[in-house]
Amino acid sequence: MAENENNALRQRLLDGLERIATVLREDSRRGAAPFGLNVAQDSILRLLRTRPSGLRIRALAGQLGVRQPTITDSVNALERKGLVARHADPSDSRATIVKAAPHALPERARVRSAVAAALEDLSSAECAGLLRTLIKLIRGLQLRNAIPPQRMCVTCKYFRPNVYPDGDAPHYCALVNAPFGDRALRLDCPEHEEAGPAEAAQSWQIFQSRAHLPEARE
Amino acid sequence: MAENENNALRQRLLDGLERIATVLREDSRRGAAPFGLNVAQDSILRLLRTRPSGLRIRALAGQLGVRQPTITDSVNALERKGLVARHADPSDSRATIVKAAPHALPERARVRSAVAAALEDLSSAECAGLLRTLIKLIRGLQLRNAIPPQRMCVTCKYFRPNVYPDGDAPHYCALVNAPFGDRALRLDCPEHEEAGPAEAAQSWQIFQSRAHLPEARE
DNA sequence: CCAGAAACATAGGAGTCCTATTAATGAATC
DNA sequence: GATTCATTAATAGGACTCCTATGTTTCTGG
Repeated sequence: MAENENNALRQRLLDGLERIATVLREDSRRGAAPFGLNVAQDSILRLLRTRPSGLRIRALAGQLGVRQPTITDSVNALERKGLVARHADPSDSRATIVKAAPHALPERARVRSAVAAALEDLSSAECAGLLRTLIKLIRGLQLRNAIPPQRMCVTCKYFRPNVYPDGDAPHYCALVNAPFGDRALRLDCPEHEEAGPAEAAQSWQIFQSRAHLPEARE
Repeated sequence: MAENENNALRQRLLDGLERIATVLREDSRRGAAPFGLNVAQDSILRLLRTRPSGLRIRALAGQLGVRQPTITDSVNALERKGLVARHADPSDSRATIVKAAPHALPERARVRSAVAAALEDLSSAECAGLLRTLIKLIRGLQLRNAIPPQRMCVTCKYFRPNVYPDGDAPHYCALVNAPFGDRALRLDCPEHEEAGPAEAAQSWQIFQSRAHLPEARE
């Protein structure tokens, strides 16, 4: 009974997420079309923008959840358009490293996603709650090996959760030596270094010890 | 400054949602492949399952965020496989109504989505909060005409929010004459009837009057 | 009745995405 | 060092997605 109700609730959440996903995809299509790109190519390019050192074909496939030959196809298309280049990997001559071409890098004026617009309706507290929930979900996916490691604060060796439990900036980054709050938790930090098991267990506390209320001010 | 920080936060939310979307898509691929379907065909079929009276080509395109000829393509593919049938629309002989074939209807044992598994990590309160936030986002998308009308409680003429503000079942459905709580808010109710402006304004109160804390028990 | 709008289908083209396979290299073992 | 096994990517071939542009039919409002 309660079991059924819970399943129904989770099904609803899944449906809701899927509906948002549909819109994101549509927006991506609309945003990429003016540049002669499609959704897959745009995803690759956006991913490469945050990875100046490039990514292997295989890594791209893992990040985007498709098979390797699919990435080969799309990289070929992008290469033809001069938007990416293949480089040899010095450490492994079987591998290919794909980098965005310099002129593909600048952040283009993107068509505003409808989802971005809808996010404006959310209060500061709702945003922070949503971010926490998304991070928890993504971390759950990572733990289940459904996605490759993400470069999030909560899986980073430099992350110290809830060091100052009572302020607005309860967490601490040991790399940059600075406190910060939930709202600043990152999903794709360039300086990320994967935490070991002990640190990971500690980081997990961010989701357990505190109330569900994030800092909400401004 | 605070403006920048807000944009950064919303960008993170967008990134997080997109990451979930990628996984949903991958799961959909995995789940549909054993049946010889791809993502697009699976989406159409899943949509038709909740619409026994069928949908027009155009409506399918709107729901799935693609152009009409794309749907024609996919419906052709599904028709070849005998999973959907085209019917004439009695009220408009230009239109085609697509219905799922009877044997396509039974809920097939679906490959469990990795996102569904990750959702299990969420507490009851987090689930309820996420559902509320998703509903708010989807409603925002609908108001901005980014998506066609959805059949959610919060846009239904029979919905009465916060009638019993202090119990676990604060809302009321005037169609089935029953109270219910946030956790039972629907995204795709078969009995949905779009509310008029006055009722819509009232429904919106669900997002304003109460604290962010949903009922969390069990 | 007629012009314009609307609903689909068709055509043609680029590209996604898959499985299966091949080629080349790396790593481990004898 | 040679052999074997695993890994990386490219290729081939096929079904299909997704688009724009266009044509056909039907509906709707003067």
